[in-house]
Amino acid sequence: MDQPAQDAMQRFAAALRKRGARVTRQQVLNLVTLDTIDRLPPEALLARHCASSSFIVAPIIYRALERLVERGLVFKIDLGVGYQYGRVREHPHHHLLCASCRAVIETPDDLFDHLRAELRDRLGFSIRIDHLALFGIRGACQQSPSPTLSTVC
Amino acid sequence: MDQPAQDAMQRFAAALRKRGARVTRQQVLNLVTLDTIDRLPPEALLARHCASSSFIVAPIIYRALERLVERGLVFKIDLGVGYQYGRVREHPHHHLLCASCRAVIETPDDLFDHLRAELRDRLGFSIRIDHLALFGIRGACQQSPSPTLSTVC
DNA sequence: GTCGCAGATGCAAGTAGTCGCAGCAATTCG
DNA sequence: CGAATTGCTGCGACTACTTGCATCTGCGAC
Repeated sequence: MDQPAQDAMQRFAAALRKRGARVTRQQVLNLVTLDTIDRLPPEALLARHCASSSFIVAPIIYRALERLVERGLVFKIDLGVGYQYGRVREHPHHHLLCASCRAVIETPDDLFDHLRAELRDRLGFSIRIDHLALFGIRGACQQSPSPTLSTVC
Repeated sequence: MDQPAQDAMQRFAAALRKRGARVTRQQVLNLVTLDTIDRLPPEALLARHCASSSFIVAPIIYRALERLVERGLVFKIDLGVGYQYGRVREHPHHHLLCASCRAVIETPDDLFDHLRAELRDRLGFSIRIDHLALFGIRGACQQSPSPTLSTVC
C-alpha cells in the first residue's frame, strides 16, 4: 500500500477512536472506499469489497455503514432511487436531486445559512450540517415540465 | 359509506383522471387512507388494506404508491428509519426530523421562500413544493448533544 | 504481557420489497 | 354501444436487506 493510503488509514483510525469506535478492517475499508469516491450505494460498496477482500459479507457492510452514520463519519442520502453513502468532509456540500433527469447537483453549504438561521430563531431547530438532500427540477429540465410539479387537486 | 367519504373518493377520482391515471380501487383506497392519516409507512398501509379488503397484495401497494408519487398526489419522505408516504395537500408543509429523539416537526412552507429564491437565482434549480425533509436537532434535545453532530475528522 | 469486557464480526435464517409476465379492466375511439 | 388500447393488477419467483446469535478481536486495566 502506498504512502497516501497509509496516511488516510491513520486518519480514519484516529477518527474512529475519537468517537469510541473500534478500529477494524471493515470500518477502515469502508471509509477508505468512500474517501476515493464521492457517493456509493451499499451494494456497490459490497461489490468493491468482495472484489478486493474475501472476508467481507453483506450484513457487515450494512451494519458498519449504519454505525459510521451514527458516529457522524458517513452520511446517508436518499436519492429517490435508493440510498447512497458518502464520507462526511470538512466542508460539507449538499445535494440537489433533479426529479426529471435524476442528476445530482452539489451545492455549497452557505446557501443554507439563511434557512439555518431562520429555523434556529423561529423554531429552535438546528439543521445538521453534514448533508442535505433536496428534490426539485434543475434549469435544463424546466422546459419539459414533469407531472410531479403540477398543482395538487 | 357516508357522504364525506363519497365526496373524497369523487375528488380523488377526478385528481387521478386529471393526471392521466386510471381510477382503480387500489389507487383510490391508498388516497383515502392517506387522507385520514398524515403519514404512514408502506407496511402500515398494507396492513390497513389487508384488514379491510382481501384483494390487496404487497407489490400493488408499493407500485401504486410509487405511481401516486410520480403523479404528485402523494409524497414520500425518508424519516431516517424507513420511508413514509403522505398525501400532498393544498398548503404544503414540510418536515424537520430530530436525529436525537426522532420527533417529526411540521413547518409551514414560507420558511423556505428565501432558499427557494436563492437556489432559483444562483443555480436555476426549483425545489419541488410538495415536501421537504430536513434532519437536525430540535431545541428540546440540544442539551444532550448526539454524536452525529460532532465535528468531522 | 495477559485478562476481561464490550463492541464488531461472520454465518445462517428469515423477512421485506422488487421484478416479470400474463390477464383484467378503465378509457378512448369508431 | 362495442372493440381496441394500454395502464393496472395479481401472482410467483427472486433479490436485497435485516435479525439473531455465537465467536472473535480491539482495547483498557492490571
